[in-house]
Amino acid sequence: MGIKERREKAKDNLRQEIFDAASELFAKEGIANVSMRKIAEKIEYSPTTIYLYFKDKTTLLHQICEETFAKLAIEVTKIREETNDPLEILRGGMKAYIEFGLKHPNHYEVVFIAPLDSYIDEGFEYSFDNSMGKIAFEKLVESVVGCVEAGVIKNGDIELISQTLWAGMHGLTSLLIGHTEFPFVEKERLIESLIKTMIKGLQD
Amino acid sequence: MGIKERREKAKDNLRQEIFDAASELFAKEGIANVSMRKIAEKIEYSPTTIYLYFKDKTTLLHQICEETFAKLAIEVTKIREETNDPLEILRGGMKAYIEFGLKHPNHYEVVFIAPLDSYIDEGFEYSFDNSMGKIAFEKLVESVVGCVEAGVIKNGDIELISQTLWAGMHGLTSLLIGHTEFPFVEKERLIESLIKTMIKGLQD
DNA sequence: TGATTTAACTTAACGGCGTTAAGTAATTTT
DNA sequence: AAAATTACTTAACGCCGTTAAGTTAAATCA
Repeated sequence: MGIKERREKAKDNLRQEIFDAASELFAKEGIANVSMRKIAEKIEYSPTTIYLYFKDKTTLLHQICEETFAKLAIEVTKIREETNDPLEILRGGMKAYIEFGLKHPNHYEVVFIAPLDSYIDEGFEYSFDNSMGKIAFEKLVESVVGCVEAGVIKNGDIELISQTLWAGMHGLTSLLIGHTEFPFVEKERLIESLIKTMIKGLQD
Repeated sequence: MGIKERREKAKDNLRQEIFDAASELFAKEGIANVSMRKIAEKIEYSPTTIYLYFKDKTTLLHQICEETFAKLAIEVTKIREETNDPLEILRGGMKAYIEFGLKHPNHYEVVFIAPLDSYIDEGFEYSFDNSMGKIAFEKLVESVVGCVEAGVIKNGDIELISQTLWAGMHGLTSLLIGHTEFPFVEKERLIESLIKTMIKGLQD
């Protein structure tokens, strides 16, 4: 069945071509400036061809983001190779999260900022379960557990603590990405300040 | 010049009619589901009439949001009437901010979540200066100053502290508004946790 | 080998959008 | 009475995501 295989590979190739073209356009121009028609033009196929490989625009964008966020999950765990200090692991993970968002603002936007109405209403079944975002969040939870077990942050509801930390990280990340009109103090100081403040707030 | 006045009043009336219709649609359906055409249909004028009273959709939406956020600035200062404890004022202001966002999710979205590309690129000159959002932020800064002067949070860069707090508040608000797919712990506990953690983190 | 099915892709179209240009009808001014 | 202004509309432009109905070439089957 060599022929069928070759066929399927060719199909995969075009799928990948679409994926890559969309990914590049998207990262470069942002969600608002990418249309199915532009993606099609870039790969020199008709717009409808895309629908043979991806259900719709939302699905395509989310798959692109999932790929990117798989890298976040990896990045966040890398810190464990550098230190065993649970507090340093937590701190490093938070920093990695924020910097990852700043490095991939358009991906961060689609997954964590945009989806107020955009995706929910029109029957798009995005489950945080099964998503790379969830895996990344679980890494955060693990870091929190590590800190609690080591006694470096005070005991309490792990979920509550993790979500509190996530809220802080997300707030800073999304503000820095989206609100260039605001006169923020130096980015690095702000990141430091948020991480430091929150972790200190969790110690006793 | 009674005639001209009457004319101008009539014009103001239609302007207000548009404003109110848009406001209601917007608060009810969210930004993604409001179009100029729908607003026009609601007031029973042609879509182009709106452009005689508002420059474009973005401007209209922002004016609606400004009106709403004027109320936030008021709400945030109300706490001062209830207590003189600077820490309570800060805490209360933070709580008011978050709850205001949850009460007006669509307005919060336009001003503080959406504008990644939406408004910046196409020559929309939104200055945070002159905005109600800025006034509300200044109230936060005042509360921080009050706490530092009373010695209840440790001395430091006021802007840095205020922006750190804002980031945390914004993060929680925007996550609670936009991410219904995530299994958050009880909302009230989460709000309490964030406020408590951040303020504790600022004390020494 | 010739007929038929299937796969891969395109053209045309639908119904939406924000916005602008040109037109109309009524009112006001001269 | 004529000219100018005001308040509005109709028609259109160029986008958008998406679907239905072809089309063409290759693969399968008789």
